[in-house]
Amino acid sequence: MENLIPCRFHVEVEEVLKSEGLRATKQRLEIWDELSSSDKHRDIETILLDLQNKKINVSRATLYRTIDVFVKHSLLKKITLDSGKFLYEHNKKTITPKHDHIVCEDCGEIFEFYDNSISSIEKKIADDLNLKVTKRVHQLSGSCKDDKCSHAKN
Amino acid sequence: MENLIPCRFHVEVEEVLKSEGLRATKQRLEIWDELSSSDKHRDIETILLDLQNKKINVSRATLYRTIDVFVKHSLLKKITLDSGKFLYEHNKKTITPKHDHIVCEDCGEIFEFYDNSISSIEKKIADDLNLKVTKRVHQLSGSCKDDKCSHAKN
DNA sequence: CTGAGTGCAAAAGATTTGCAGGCAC
DNA sequence: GTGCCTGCAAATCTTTTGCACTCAG
Repeated sequence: MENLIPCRFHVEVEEVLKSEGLRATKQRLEIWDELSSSDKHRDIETILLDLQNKKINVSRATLYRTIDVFVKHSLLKKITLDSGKFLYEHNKKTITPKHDHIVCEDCGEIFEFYDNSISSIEKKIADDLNLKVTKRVHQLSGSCKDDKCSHAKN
Repeated sequence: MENLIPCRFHVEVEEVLKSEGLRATKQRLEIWDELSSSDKHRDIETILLDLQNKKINVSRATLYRTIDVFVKHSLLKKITLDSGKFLYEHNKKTITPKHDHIVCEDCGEIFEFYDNSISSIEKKIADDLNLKVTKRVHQLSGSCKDDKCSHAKN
């Protein structure tokens, strides 16, 4: 663990791990460093590759196990695609407080959006059923109105 | 096919099949009869069991293949759960034109809701990105505010 | 008739699990 | 030291595919 680059987010992760009675292992912190260092939306396979490219070896099983914990504690946001695949993004609340996603079908780009009145409407719907919203998914897909897609693919 | 109970929805299904260059086989119509006869939200496994209980034998492979076609043509609505599992419900437009879902975490009951202003907001968000909404998912989960869940589980 | 459709079983993917060895505390 | 954690490989689970036989048109 002494080789890890100090990271201001380790404190938060370590608290989450402790709260679950889990140890702050090298692998868990390395996974968090990787995930928190990018705003990309990635699937398990891509995250694993990105780790390997940095010569960080973490097994697939450990990655699955660790990501579950992070999602449970909202360190990560899990995006469920219509295909049943999952993408993950870190959830630094200070940067993008709360948002949903819209995917461009043409270029695959994922944009984030947030609208306050949608939350109000959702709350009202739940209230009418005597429910308190605990989880929400709101995802859109769209096709580009131009002949050729105008979103720059980097 | 002569043993099939006549069903007013067969016309629509046969049109969809024809439009895809597919034949109106016994299996495809039986699957549609089963799906259109209930308002339940079911996964593949449950649908298969429900068919078997009615002594209708359709292979899992055929069910998957057929459901894909129905979803593509909006005869069925596919609900993607957070776990990555899928549920299907028939899409009789004349009954519930367009709706989303909210699941009670306590009893598993799925309620439908629809709010017109959400559509408007979605449209605006897409417009701003030069996108036309082609697909949308909006699902909520909630916990019951009562001590014990007040939704009757049938 | 004849090619599209079906059932079966095998394959493919994604995720989970059991277990022996390793490491955080 | 001790028991939690990891990596590996095997097991699971869901969905897809190849192929020989069947049937709708």
